[in-house]
Amino acid sequence: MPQGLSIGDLADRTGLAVSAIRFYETHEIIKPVRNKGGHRRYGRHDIRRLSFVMAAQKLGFPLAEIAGHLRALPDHKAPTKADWTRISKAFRKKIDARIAALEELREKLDGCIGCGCLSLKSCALYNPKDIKAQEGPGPRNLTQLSG
Amino acid sequence: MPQGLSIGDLADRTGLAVSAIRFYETHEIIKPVRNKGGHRRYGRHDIRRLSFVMAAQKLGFPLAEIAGHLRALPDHKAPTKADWTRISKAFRKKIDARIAALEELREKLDGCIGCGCLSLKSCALYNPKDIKAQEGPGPRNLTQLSG
DNA sequence: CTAATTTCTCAAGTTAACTTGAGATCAAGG
DNA sequence: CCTTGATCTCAAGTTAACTTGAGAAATTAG
Repeated sequence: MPQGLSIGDLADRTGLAVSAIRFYETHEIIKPVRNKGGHRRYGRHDIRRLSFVMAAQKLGFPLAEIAGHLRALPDHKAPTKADWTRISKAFRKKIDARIAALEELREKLDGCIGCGCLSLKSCALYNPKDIKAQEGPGPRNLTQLSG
Repeated sequence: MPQGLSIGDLADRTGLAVSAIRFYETHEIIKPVRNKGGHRRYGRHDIRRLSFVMAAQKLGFPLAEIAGHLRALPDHKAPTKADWTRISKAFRKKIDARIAALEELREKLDGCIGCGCLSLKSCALYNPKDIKAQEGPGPRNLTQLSG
């Protein structure tokens, strides 16, 4: 039995594509070691690392931000309980903020259901000033909320 | 004074870039009429149409889906109160679903804070099977939740 | 040991949501 | 009427998050 998991093993365990795992490496999200032949070898803790990444992505967080969180964990050793607790708490705050933003928008929309959006002046949706356009090209999905 | 708003006027009113408004047109999100010179002319109701688009985008909904909602509104006439009420209600349901998904993930994460994510078997985050990978390339942000 | 897998690297393609630029035409003020 | 600014079209660039493909080397199964 070889030392550690191969990239294919990790792909099977996480459900990710092999190409995705390699891609994450270029973004400093996982840092495997290499065997004599140059093949990547992963530890069991890397499964959870990737699970965290997948969960965070499901919430719409950009990879760059996720990578930032993970930078708080050790590279090749298994993280301690304190490590994961700290990162989980920081992440929870982001989720709370996102839920709050959604609830606020839901309230505005409720007002719109009542008013039928017929009055431009009183409609909460018609509120151009507080929605600032992001600068530069590229995808926009939720990036506004993740700062 | 010319009939309707120019694309520049609309850009000023909504905060969007002129190029973005033209882009939305190729995606059937706004359908302006043209004057003799071939320039686009918009109605006042198009301001609210774009406001709706911006709000929906802020929530992470993809343009294609937003375009689908807007297809229920008349092209060149101002929508009626019933039109907007219907679309707002459908939209509200999506928001409710998204909030519910976030709250579920928050609960899982709370469990993780307690356990320190040290047990692979009991950790809610480590749950590869229920997170299916999207097929094909392209951006991933929140697209999983918007079905 | 050989054949079949798997993995390696590196370059290029993909999607979404736009932007930027070029060259031409339209519109508005003086 | 003329000039300045706004618009027009169309092609190509941008970012994020990956995938696909080619050609070569390593691993594993038999």
